[in-house]
Amino acid sequence: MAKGITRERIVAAALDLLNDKGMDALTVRALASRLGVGAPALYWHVRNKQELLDEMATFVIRRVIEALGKIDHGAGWREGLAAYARVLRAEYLRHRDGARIFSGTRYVDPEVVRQKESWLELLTGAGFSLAEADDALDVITAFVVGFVIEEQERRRPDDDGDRYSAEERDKWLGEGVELVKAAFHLRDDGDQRFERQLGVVLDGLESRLR
Amino acid sequence: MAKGITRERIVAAALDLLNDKGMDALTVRALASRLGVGAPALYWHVRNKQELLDEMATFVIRRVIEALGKIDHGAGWREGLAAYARVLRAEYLRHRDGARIFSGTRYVDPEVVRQKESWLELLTGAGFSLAEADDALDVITAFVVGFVIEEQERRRPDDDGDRYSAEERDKWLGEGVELVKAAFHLRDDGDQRFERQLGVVLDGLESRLR
DNA sequence: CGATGCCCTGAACTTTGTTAAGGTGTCAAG
DNA sequence: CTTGACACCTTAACAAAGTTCAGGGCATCG
Repeated sequence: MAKGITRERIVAAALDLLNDKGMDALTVRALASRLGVGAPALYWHVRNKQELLDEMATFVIRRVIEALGKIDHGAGWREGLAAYARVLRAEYLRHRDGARIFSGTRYVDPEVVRQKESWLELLTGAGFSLAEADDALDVITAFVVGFVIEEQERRRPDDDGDRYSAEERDKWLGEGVELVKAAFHLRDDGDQRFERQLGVVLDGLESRLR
Repeated sequence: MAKGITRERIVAAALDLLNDKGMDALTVRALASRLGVGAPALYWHVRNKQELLDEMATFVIRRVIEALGKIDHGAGWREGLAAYARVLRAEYLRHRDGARIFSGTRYVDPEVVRQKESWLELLTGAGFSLAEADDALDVITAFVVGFVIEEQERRRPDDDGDRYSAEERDKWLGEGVELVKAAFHLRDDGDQRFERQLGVVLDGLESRLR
């Protein structure tokens, strides 16, 4: 275990540990041990655990910003917003319970907010009012956060047995909910569902242009 | 402090405590003390803390179900879905960090899922395909969850000073982000913003009817 | 060589979840 | 009326987790 702890290495190891074992297992001692060091050593680099969690959130949000910066705005507002949504989802999906843990994190970095400028430019340039453009970003963000929270919840390894087999579930549901059962059977997970529902939201925004 | 602890009283007190002091202060001892008993007393009624948290989530979701059941489906699919969204938001807002804590909670109760039947009826009756109807409920849910998470994050008492004063924030942002600043100045909070953004999503759904 | 400052260790304290063992009351059976 | 069983709570205690504190190695710099 190579020595030489640094703030960045701590954050990276913490995110690794989160993915491996989950939030409850993200303990100071476990993290320190993973870094080949005693628990109190971390307190030289970080004030307390809360600050560590903040650093993790900042790290995640910076990755989002970085990825967003690479998006080409030339393909129009709709494709731009779609790319925005995909990036946000992808970055949340990188971390276990990423959406629930890292969404809505308070901005400590001006860069996060400055990032919005180019998006507002894109949208107002496309014909949205400034208020509509601001709303548009919020709506997309809210949708992605909500979507991924649910997505990651479902993906989570089921503690108690699989209620997710088709017949099992039908029996569990009882009688008189035929539409629910039918809907469940044709339900898909993952990317297609995301793209389809994202399309709905984008259509809603598009309707504001007329 | 009246004696006679029951499962329901524990859950109610826990939700109270959550609202008063926040998630971190929701400790077994504090909760027991609020009920006028020792900490181990709670373990007679509840297996462990996780089960208590599950009970809290179940309580919240049951309230949602109950409120949803009272919605009149006669005013059309759009007004129906709007009412659905408002109920969901209102119930999340009742509890501190309600959206982050209680959203995406795994359904332990078939009644939660059976509830969907009437909504699917309403939507398919209005001309949506079954898949579209299923998506519609998901999209609305995701939007509300995302919206309220951000809303409650912003509402949270600010630990460090107010960066939310207008001039303060403008200085903090720096130069070259005029649209961001302008958007911030005309930004509103609360119900109107919710209704407006909800309208966008509903428009998106409406566009699928043609 | 000695001092200074960085980075870490070892021991210990506090809080929190949880368990063990034992009380006190109620209530029904003998 | 006694006895035992059960429900419900108490006190004492443990383990794990966050955190603090005193100090020790080890480099660098004078």
